[in-house]
Amino acid sequence: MVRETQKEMRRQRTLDAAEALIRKTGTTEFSMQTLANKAKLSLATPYNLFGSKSAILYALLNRSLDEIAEGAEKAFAHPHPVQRVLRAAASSAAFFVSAPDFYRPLYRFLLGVGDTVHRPAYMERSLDYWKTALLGFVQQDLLPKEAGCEHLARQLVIQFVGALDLWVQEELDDIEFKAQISYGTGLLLLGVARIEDRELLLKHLGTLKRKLPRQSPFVRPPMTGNPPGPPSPGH
Amino acid sequence: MVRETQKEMRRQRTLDAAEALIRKTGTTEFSMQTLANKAKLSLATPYNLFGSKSAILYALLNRSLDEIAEGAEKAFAHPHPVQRVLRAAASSAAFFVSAPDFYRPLYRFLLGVGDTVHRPAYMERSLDYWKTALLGFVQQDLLPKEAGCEHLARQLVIQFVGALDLWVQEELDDIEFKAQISYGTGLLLLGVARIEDRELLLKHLGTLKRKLPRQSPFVRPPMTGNPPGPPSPGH
DNA sequence: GTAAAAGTTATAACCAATTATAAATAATTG
DNA sequence: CAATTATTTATAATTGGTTATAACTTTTAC
Repeated sequence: MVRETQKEMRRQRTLDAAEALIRKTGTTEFSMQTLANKAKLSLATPYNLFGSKSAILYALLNRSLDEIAEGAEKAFAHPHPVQRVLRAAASSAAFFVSAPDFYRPLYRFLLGVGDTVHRPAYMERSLDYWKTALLGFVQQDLLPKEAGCEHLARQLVIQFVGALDLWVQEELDDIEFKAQISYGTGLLLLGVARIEDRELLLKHLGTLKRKLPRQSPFVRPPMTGNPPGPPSPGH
Repeated sequence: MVRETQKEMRRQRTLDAAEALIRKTGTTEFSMQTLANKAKLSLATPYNLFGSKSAILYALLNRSLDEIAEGAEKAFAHPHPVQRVLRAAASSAAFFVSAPDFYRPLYRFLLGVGDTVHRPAYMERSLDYWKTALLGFVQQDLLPKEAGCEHLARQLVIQFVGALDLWVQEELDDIEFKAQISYGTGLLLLGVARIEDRELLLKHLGTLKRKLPRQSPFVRPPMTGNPPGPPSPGH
């Protein structure tokens, strides 16, 4: 039992070190040697404990995500089904935006990484989050049969992931990201809400318009021929 | 002028070689040396022409995406605004699914890669696609003021990117991906459509339910302790 | 307490992306 | 055509993720 405990401590030390390095440098580009040193371990140990750098960072994301559900408790407590979902959306968006220099690089690294252990855990967690957010609708039996809770929840996950993707790529800034999440969530609810809630939702959407990106949130490429461009930080 | 032409030919040769390698092997894990050989170039040349492996693959994606707009012409010709969007969605989803062994690895590699030239081009292209799809709504002035064409188009991009992400990670199979795109698009339209179109949309959504993932599309992690797991192909 | 088992450490090696450099080559200019 | 210029080529060096190996240490089982 002692052995397992110490192993767990080494694991935590590894994650702590990774978190500290990202927060300090704003990137995930530290070497495994640096990470091992910071965690006071040998180079090989993090590999033994996690398997790869990707797995370490995924585990770190999942650990950080524990806070997201806690932060949403107030939102989940709201009596109005629509407000409950809207606030859950705002809550989780605010969570990422609260530490952009940490979540941007972390998430960016993990997008596109396949991980058979941590990614499914992350996804399941996300689905549960939105199902909980939708609980008000379910309890009051408000959802049309065409949009089951499971399906709607997955759609909310998808729109969140999509918006997160743009945010991570700096195509949305913090304000725009929060607005986009609110907007997308509201729009999806608009489709399934009762008539009497549409008023509320439309007002909600109207409020957001000025925060959403203007013409185009996208940085135009410099139209000067065909530059190789500054080689982006490769993989 | 000759010089520029030959340079362009080398660029195309590079992209052709990359495409061939991905299609043959199903991954983007070929080395730059392999790529250079296949393109009959020296190792340094692709770097001179594009800047990095990421930039090459991004350029390849954008080149392939030229076909997507062509493929959607029939969809864009549909007289009914709602059908026009739904078919545009189905058309682009079908496009990716038409060559999963090519687009999955390509897209997976590019998720999380920042590129100041090709990514913005990709995004702009996507936005234009959806704005074109929404043209029927705009021309008939059907959109509520709370959901401008720009905003709705961006929301459609976001939901597409999100679903694509799940598909790339194999959390959705081909059928589920197409269904999910149709579903998400329909749900977004449901919020803004006229009363008389809701009927049509609800029927559309109802049809899809059986194709969408059941309980959970997510592979559960093997609950056997804390395995390092087979080290995933690292970055 | 002691031997087996598990796991860490130190170290070296391997592979691939990227960069740097000098020599070679081919287009352009006058 | 000759000189200039742009660009590729060949090659080596650098960096970082990952794997392999053997020596060493600590927990565990008897």
